[in-house]
Amino acid sequence: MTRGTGRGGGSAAPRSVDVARLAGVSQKTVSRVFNDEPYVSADVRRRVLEAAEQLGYRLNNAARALASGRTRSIGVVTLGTALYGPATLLMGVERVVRDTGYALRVVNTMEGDPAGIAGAVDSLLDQGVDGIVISEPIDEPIDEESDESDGVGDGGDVPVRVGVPVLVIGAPPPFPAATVLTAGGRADLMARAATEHLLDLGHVTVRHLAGPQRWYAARDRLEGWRAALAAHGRDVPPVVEGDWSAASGYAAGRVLADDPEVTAVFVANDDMAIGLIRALVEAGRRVPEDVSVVGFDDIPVAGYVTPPLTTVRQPFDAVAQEGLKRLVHAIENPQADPLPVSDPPVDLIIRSSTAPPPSRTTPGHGRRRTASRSGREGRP
Amino acid sequence: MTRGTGRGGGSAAPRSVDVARLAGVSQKTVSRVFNDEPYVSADVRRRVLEAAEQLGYRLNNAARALASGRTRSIGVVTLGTALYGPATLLMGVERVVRDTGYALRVVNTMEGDPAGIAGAVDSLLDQGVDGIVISEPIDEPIDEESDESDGVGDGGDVPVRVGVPVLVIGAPPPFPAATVLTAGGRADLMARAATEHLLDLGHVTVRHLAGPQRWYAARDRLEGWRAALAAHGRDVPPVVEGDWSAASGYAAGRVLADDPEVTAVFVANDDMAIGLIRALVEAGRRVPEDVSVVGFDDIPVAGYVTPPLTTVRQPFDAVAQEGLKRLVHAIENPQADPLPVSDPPVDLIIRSSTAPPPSRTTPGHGRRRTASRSGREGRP
DNA sequence: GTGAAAGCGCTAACAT
DNA sequence: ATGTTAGCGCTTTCAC
Repeated sequence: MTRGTGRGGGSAAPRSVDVARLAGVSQKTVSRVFNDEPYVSADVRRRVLEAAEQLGYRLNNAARALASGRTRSIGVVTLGTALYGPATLLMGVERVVRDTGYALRVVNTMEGDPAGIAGAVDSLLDQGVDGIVISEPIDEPIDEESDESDGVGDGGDVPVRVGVPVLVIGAPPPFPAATVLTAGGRADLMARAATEHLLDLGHVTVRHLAGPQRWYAARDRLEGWRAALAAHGRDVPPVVEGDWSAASGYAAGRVLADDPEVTAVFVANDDMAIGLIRALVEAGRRVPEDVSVVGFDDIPVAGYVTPPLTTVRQPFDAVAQEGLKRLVHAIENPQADPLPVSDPPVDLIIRSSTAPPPSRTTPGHGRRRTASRSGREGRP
Repeated sequence: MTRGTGRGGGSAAPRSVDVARLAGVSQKTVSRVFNDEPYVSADVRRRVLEAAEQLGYRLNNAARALASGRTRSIGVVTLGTALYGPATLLMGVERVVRDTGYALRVVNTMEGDPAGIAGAVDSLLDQGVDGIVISEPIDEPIDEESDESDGVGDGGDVPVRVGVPVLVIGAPPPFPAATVLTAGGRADLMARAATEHLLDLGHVTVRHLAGPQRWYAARDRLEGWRAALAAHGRDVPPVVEGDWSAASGYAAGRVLADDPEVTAVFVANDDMAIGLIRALVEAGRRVPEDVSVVGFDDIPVAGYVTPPLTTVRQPFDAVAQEGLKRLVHAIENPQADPLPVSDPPVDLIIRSSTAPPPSRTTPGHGRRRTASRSGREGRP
């Protein structure tokens, strides 16, 4: 075969020389037009565009990447099959990336994946990307040597030399690469607000159903919960850990239901919160009359389960947007200082799964002030 | 700059000649090794691999694509922000694509996107992909001319000439391109099974809360529902249409709750089903005692809402796997016949949101046989 | 089994 | 404002 296999149809795909010939200009001028470079007269530009249209010309990205050394694409490493957070974040990233003119390459890594995040990053580097986004990483340090010297990699098990800027969403920066940026919704602040909401309602303490602690996201939320408790001078009760699934929330709920002291639980995500509530209700503990529950994420059905869930909404879009703006900046201005970070707002959505604790005198029958909460409160 | 911008670190990235030199072979031999071509002695292969490792060599994909005319990447057009179906499908596709040795490029298109699917396909073609997957498309015919002749595109508004194989998941084939394949979970069969489950329970008829009819997926489910009704000689009652969201399910539920004739509803997805149930319960109609509800998707929380939702699980992974196997086959064997299709199994998950209809004599108080359904039935 | 030569279609640097 | 000349780092074709 000669060229353009895959371009199908029989006749080969037109190249920029073909367009140049038809437009009566040099090949370089065609290149100029397609790169929006200055110094092309309006007339020439129009002629080139017309010729291109007529031929069905499409810039060959492989050639462009080869010649320029830039692929104009950004890779994303995403974790967790279809968990609401990662999935939503991915969509947000996709939207923003498209606006920046970059293409998106996606690699999904599940927990327990042998190659893990390092493998995903490696495969992205193989594909050739100008920058990498790691979305909601888990604890799994990547062995790297990205030293400026001519050092030959022979350190860890999966040595990866990352020469492109990396944006880590929802985790602290401990990632050795040329440039590392972080972005995040300040989940700790949100967790803190959620916990404080419960404390303000009058609960003596608040239990926490955490996410898997390998996830930074889970640790962040736990930290916020702990901070809220500490700030109010409360003891920090033991943590129960789930795996983000409703099933694990259900299991945790069966345990917590047996403890009459439990009147409020802050759960690290909505799925677990729903499982937890189910277990509580099955055990005869009413929500929110006996036990208040706050979730995290504001998944689409959160406002419609029974009872409608009080939860925290993460600003995924804002995080993706800001993070990518900074990543693209780092890609295009290798030497410049990274752009400043700004904290997103905390968005606590109060629905009907939270209420004051039952009155201590008549355990299990407290019902103060719940009448004011209609079932539809706080729906989107 | 000379070469390897973006490869960072100071020293340029090693090329295959460098590896060749170090290994004492020709550059072509290095190429052979990295392409798993035959006719390389085990000894040479080892030496090359060692040299490559030592240098931290990475095959340059842009150069490879330019020289070979193949990008070894597949593009995915996905719809619907973070809807469970499309999101899950995307993850499935990603997993499978990685196994096939192709890279994945993703473009997200939301409903109402000006450029729409055609624009997404176009941008994928711009990026250069060997094949395209369109996941759960909506009704928005793409103007194309992919004729074998030298035809110049001047037909529709967004003329796109698609020269690579296209796989359409969850929709009929009406898509003019070089090669078009379809794959799908036979949602119609599943919808039919769901409806029949309700009919078998003794319901006189079954109402349907449909998804937006621009989506093939929504029409498919509606069709299955209609077919089940017809097969049982029942009249087809009017359809209520939602937009997949729990909020729209809630709105529909408020309407249906007022109609005492309604004893069973088949809902096109779980989110809407949850919204619907909420509205029903708020209106004083018990589920499943007064009204039975079947959802669609089996979202992670489906087994833990109140009542646990009877629903249908789509075989996303199987669909992605089979579809991609066929797409890759079409990419690599342009002339060969497409691989045969096989129907995935129907997976109806019966939990507690369905029961026999209330006895007609004491409207609103029927409770036959519901005691046997524990709250935890059918959980994963 | 291995190598040499010739592009792939573009962008970069330097003309003009 | 536009054209010329070199590559970018591979795969291909053909020779050995």
